[in-house]
Amino acid sequence: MSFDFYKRAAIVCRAIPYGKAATYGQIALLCGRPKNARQVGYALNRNRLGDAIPAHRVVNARGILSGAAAFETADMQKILLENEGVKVRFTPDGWQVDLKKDGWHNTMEDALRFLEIFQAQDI
DNA sequence: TGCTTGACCACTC
DNA sequence: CGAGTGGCCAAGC
Repeated sequence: MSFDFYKRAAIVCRAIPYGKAATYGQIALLCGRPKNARQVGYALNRNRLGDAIPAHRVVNARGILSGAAAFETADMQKILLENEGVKVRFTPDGWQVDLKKDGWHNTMEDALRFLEIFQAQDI
């Protein structure tokens, strides 16, 4: 049995529904490593997960857009989210989405389903 | 090997 | 509540 955090993270990120936002910690949890939130950010920053990753749907635990330089322009992430119908508002800390409304709310079944997929693919 | 860094997070006053 | 603090863990030098 092996464990490839990046492959797992790529699968989870691609599963974030259109029009929803997920948090770094949430992705780490679904990957089976609850404490690896920082690594999720690291992976996205270096584009380590491959192509076709909806990185704009990933925000921090408070719903703040990291706005990191992986996007071509500073407000690219905000624009992509708004195009999907997600409301983004300005706060002193930065652009923020309402996780209560537009957050990706997982069930325990979701988590278990991902773990099955990882086990089946030995990643 | 050891030390620094980072698109993070939870807890405590 | 808000700021401060400490924990976390892989990468890269």
